[in-house]
Amino acid sequence: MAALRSDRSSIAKARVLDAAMRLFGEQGYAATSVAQIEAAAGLRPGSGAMYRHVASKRELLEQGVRRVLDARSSVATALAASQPDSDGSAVEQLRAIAEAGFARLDHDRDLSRIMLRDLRDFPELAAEMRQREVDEVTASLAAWLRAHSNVVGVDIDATASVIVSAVSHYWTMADATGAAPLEVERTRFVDALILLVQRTLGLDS
Amino acid sequence: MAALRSDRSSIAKARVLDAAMRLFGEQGYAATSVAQIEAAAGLRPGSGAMYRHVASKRELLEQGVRRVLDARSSVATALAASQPDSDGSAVEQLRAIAEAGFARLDHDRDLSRIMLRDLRDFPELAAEMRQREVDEVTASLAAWLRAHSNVVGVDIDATASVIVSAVSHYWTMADATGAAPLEVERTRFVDALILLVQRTLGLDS
DNA sequence: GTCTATAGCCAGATAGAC
DNA sequence: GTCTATCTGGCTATAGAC
Repeated sequence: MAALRSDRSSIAKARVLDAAMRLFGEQGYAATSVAQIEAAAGLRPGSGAMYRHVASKRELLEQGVRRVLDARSSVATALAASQPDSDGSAVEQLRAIAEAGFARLDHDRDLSRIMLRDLRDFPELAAEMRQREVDEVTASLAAWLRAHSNVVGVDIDATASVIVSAVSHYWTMADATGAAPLEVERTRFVDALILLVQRTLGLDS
Repeated sequence: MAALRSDRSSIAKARVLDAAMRLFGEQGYAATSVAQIEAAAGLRPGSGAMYRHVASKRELLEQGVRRVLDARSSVATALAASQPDSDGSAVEQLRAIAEAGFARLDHDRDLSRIMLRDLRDFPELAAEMRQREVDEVTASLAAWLRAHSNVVGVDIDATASVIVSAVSHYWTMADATGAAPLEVERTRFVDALILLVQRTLGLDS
């Protein structure tokens, strides 16, 4: 019985967190009202029913972000374990990695936006997200580069950070302004990025 | 007389726009109240004195952004005209260009933040800013790369876009979370970026 | 666990005196 | 050009019935 009640409760809470993260991503934290969140979660707007699940609007953002981070890391570890180091040339793999980066940003669009837009007011959360998200992605890219590089004397961690930064910002600009800088299409952008890496690290082509 | 009155008026208006842009940059558009802006502009908070200068809070953001863009472009064209194509090796010049990019982002910190955080609700303004700011910077970097490259078959515009993206995102992450990804320092990041460009475009070292 | 109802406050914006 | 004063409405959050 306790388990049943707890299940229903957590389902309702999940609906609230889902609605909140979506609205925070679309409109921003400050521009989103509790009443809007309640309406989107199937509760009566303005009723305060949300406060049965979280203590405040701030806590809603904190728990919502942490929940997505938790879900992401389990997906990421499952993927990393199941991947047989893949096929195709190194260049093709690198292209797939870049596209996976874009897909990840798209898939958790709301989280990506919240991080860049609203997390300045939540410093601990921002630091946690940088560590659990950005650093992890950058480190695994660095590991891949190290395994496929033929040269020495290149700062692989810094190079991985450059790649992640470039992809992230391209996505951000396209998301924020609806178009890419200089009308450079995504494939052109990725091609240029790959060429830089290939000629510097000497990947097998 | 009309000129005098207009001068005083525009000085007061400039104070309001300055205060608004600073607060929008620090707190975000939605989280900033008109009363806060009035207080920061030396007016009585809550008096509505701001509405003598702009019709609404939205207009405040639009005019504030356009004013900074106008001021920037006159600085940029003045700089471009006065610069005797500079000294030092190509690699040293490229490092100076990257540092100038960081300095530009820092100098107009509020505008940079507003663009990434608040301009999704102002689509026309976002497009205008991308054209007048990002595209212009990317195009002039591309011109420099073209003049200093020894190789053919490289998509210079796309490469310039990669460089601008990498620098922009590094700045954004440091600004938003207070630290760099993987604890890669700025000089390491720039070194890695320069090495990528040097080995791909064959700059004179 | 959701509702009604509301407290208490602050938001953006306007009218009119000086 | 700035003030006082105020309208109207939305905001976060709480109390208590069911």
